[in-house]
Amino acid sequence: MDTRQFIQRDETCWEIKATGRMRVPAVIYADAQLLEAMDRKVYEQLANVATLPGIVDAAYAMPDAHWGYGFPIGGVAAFDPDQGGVVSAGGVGFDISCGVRTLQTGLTMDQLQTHKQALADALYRTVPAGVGSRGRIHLNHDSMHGMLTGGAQWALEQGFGEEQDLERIEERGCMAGAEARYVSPKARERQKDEMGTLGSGNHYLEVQRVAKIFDHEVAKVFGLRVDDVVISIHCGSRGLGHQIGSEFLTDMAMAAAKYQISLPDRELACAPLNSPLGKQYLGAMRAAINCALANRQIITHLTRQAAETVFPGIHLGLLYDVSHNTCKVEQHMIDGQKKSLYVHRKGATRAFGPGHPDLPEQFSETGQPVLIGGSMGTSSYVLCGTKDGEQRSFSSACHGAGRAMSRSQATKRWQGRTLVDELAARGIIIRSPSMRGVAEEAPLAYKDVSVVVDVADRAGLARKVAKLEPVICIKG
DNA sequence: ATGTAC
Repeated sequence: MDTRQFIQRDETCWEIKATGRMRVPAVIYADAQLLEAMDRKVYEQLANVATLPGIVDAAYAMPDAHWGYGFPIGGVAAFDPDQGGVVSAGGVGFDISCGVRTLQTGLTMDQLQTHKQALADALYRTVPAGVGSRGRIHLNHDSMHGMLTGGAQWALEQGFGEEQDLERIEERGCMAGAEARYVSPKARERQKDEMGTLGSGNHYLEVQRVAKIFDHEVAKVFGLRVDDVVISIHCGSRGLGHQIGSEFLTDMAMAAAKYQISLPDRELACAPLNSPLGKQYLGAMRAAINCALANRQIITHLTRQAAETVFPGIHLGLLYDVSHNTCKVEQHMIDGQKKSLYVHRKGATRAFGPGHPDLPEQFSETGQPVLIGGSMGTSSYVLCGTKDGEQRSFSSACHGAGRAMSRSQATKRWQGRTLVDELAARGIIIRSPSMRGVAEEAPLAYKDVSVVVDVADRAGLARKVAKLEPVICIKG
């Protein structure tokens, strides 16, 4: 898009002042090249978000932002319930609490090298992947309720994982305020056989090598060294989150008139935080967050089982687990006053800085680990939250590379089989039930994650700690 | 993202 319409605040921060119905400015974090390449829709959607009731400070876009449903993906917006603030299903996204966690294997690349194929086989056999994939766990009414209210803590009680995992998960693995009664029978039905499955699209389980360290002090606290092997899991709340998102999107669109909210775009459907519908959505959304946390916890257990068959006695410790699609109540300073705000992050990572009270003690000096998943065959990054991020983006950072091309465009340009062969030639093993899915996820269908992460670092949203390169990728 | 159209 045309960069001339923006006021450039600094090298990586671009602002459009509030005009017309906008209540706050729109701010995009990008360098000139990323901004030029960004779809004009990102700005239009951001300007629309800025018109919503009760929005505070600014509507933000992260450097990986692209066109989404209503809100841009890579969008951050915070609302004040005391000023008529709203919650929007489109502002959270369909795959509620989709996120990434990274496990440390204690292995070095030397130890993995001769077992690569065996580990790929074991992981592909053990972790169900693909559209409609089902697991071995089947939830009844009671266990469904336990999962929806207990999240990863529930999964742990069922024997999936280790007690020490919990402190490395946002909300200690259990999102408070989940209200299972607002999760419809249909959402439950879709989920009952899908626990512990990866799903499809950009979801994956990836074995990675630590390729580079940028901040040695922080990397030491995180326990990362060059040539260490880690395993990252990227997935969300599967059919349940999608069903909840769809249902509330419809309900919110129909309720807009009742709440006298005039929407510049129907896709921005929302409800006042203090309204019954707003509260029902928050309760259901938090249950979906628990579903995603439980799902990643169960997949972690399956990953540990698979690794054990290849490396007997191995221990996989959790570095951290971040969610990308959420609305959370957080304390932030607005005009010198501490306020409880409802922060929507859609395709954006929470990135609390050093000293934040919600961080476990071991990260109090480093800030929160921020896990950035790259596209298939490209790098991923570990960053850490900053103090500056609090003022810049409600302590938020980018979540990945961000698509540069649509899925259908990608399938016209690339063939899955060819991509798998090309990546194999570079020493990267891809396992997937869907070659079409692989084509849709072609590395060049995404922005360059290294550029995106550099901008996030220079903008002060989060700081680079380590670069990870793929070795094995189980693709949904 | 998604029982890839309800």
